[in-house]
Amino acid sequence: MATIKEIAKEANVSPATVSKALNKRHDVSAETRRKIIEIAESHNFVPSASAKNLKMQRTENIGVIFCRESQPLSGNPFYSRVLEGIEAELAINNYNLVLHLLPNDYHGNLPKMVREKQVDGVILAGVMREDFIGRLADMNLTIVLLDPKIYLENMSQVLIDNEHGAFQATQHLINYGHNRIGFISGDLERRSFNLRYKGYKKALEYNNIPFDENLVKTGGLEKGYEHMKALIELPDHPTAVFAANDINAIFGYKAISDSGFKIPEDISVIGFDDIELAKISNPPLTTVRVYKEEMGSIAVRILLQTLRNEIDKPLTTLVPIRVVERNSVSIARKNKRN
Amino acid sequence: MATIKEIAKEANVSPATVSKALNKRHDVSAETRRKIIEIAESHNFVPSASAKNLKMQRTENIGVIFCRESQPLSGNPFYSRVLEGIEAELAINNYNLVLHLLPNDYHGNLPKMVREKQVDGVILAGVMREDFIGRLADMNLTIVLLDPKIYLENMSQVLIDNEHGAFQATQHLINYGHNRIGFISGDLERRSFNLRYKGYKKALEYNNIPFDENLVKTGGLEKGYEHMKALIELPDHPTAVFAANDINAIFGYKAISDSGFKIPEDISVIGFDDIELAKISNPPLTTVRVYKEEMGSIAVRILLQTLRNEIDKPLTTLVPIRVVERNSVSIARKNKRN
DNA sequence: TATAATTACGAAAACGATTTCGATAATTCA
DNA sequence: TGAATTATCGAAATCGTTTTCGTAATTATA
Repeated sequence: MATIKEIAKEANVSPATVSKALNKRHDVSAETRRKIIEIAESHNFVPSASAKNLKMQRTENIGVIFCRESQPLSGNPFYSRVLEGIEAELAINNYNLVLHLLPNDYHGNLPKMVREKQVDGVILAGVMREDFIGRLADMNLTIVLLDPKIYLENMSQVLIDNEHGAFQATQHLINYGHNRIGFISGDLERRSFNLRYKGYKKALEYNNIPFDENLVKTGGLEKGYEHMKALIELPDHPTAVFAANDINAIFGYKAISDSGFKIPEDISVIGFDDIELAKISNPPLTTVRVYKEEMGSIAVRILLQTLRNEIDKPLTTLVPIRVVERNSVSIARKNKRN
Repeated sequence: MATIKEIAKEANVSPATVSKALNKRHDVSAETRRKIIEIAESHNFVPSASAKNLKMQRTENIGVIFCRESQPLSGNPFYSRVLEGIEAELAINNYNLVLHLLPNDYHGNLPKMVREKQVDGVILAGVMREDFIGRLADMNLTIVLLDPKIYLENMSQVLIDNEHGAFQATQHLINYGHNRIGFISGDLERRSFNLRYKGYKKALEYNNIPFDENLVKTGGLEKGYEHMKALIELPDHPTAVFAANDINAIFGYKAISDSGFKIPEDISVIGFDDIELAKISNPPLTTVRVYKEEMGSIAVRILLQTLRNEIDKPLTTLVPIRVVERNSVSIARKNKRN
């Protein structure tokens, strides 16, 4: 409501001095500063963001672009968590979060916020067309990629430690005595799934367990039911299954119980992601936790640091994971009999 | 990058004319307009939002403030959906979405975006302190409340038709022959739960079914397990339960199966909300669908209309619901035996 | 043909901050 | 004491638009 000019008049100084006082500049006496601050506070004065933006050529807004896949965003609880992490970190740093959601095959106009330069930088998450990212980069915006589904160099990105997570998950099953371990996942074209597949195979190799191609069923994000079914119907079916994402695991649950098997007594299951649902599924799902809020806040920190020129070249961060044990994994049958 | 001044110079006109041409004003000849537009396009010219904001005294940003409860936001899938509805509607209308998340007991500073007037209006959702809302209103911002947990007048709000939804849910169970129907829910202090409770009782009354206080267990958002357990252990336990929210229903599921009962053969369950989880729970949960995206887009439309002065006084909208049948409700036992 | 109305454009003032640079006063130094 | 330095402030330019109002040219009207 109040402007710097009015404050100035009331304090008998010039607008310039008010600006300096409020911005803690050094060339204003302690006395005048005190008076100005007092008056400003009594008027609840807050400098106009628009005016400041125009003059300073920065907005203190950070754009967040999420690409939803075929299913709506809410179908994938990963994003809500990441978003919370981003929001919290931005709020701490006194930045606004401008959110935009895109269908994944989007290739139309750039979002208003970047077209009109209303953001200083953007965080990109989800499946996104490469040319879209390219066009964003052309606007010479600072960009940070969050769990990108494709490989891109020369951009700052924060990645899940997919391979190591998958390794640990598989190792966890092996520790419980399993050696026929199934693998189900979404499409292996996707970087994250591919890396998880790789981690799975590495763990087998590390433990001298022969790799059996029949035990891997992939493709389709919600095909967990079919995949699990196929594994169960195998003559010598696996005693444990590593699902490369929790959604697949949960769908797999249904296939297992439909076949009259029990989890984990007959078949152990371990997931990946640790979505909300994992906790309250029946039985609660043992899975690989991804620190999603952490990913969000890391992305923000990298973004702000590059804006402040504290980082000059692209930075890649690997976010650690860990297995959280619940009740979907038990000791392998044959070992029980020992 | 390019400014209106440079476009003007290249077109041999004044900045004023460029502005007019680009904003489709009438006092510029067809010929000059064509030339200006051509030049502007060749430069990929987009007017600076900051400058426009400053001059126009509006930002084309809408703030969205979500109050998370004890659990993180992502624990409540309601919000993701609503957010998607809001985002989509804002994008269509060429507005930006500025998101802010708050703990529900928040009473500190106003969020930066409203403090610095970077939004033209806000949508508020979740449990929010009344004095906080008051302070927002003091900034004379346009406000729309979305599913407020407390009763407030003199503000535009979009509400779930809780009472009628609960009525329909209960009626649905009655239609399937049930007459001992349990009710479990979160705290009845909460407006929405209270209304659902009311709808439940109305349906009973409408069908001349005596109300039995022993059949209602309330309090605690995730106490579904305990509540359901208590109902089951009743000497003459209900054959059907209306859970006033899906989360409660899902937790209730576990109590039912732990007690050796089957859903829906032994006990039918109907929920409320239709969260993502309802579809993939086992069995899929029959529930009352709340059109969440719709709520979001309605909130936006009301907000924009009041900004355009097409609405002058507070408007309350009741969003319709409907029962979506899945597999958690079946015909009541005793009727089966007929 | 003279006058009135219309059309097309531009100069300049806003919008509300920040910053540079020069002026003055106060202080320090030699 | 005179000169140099420092501290404190303000005038004015600037950021990039929009809008008002005046003017000149053109067209319509009497």
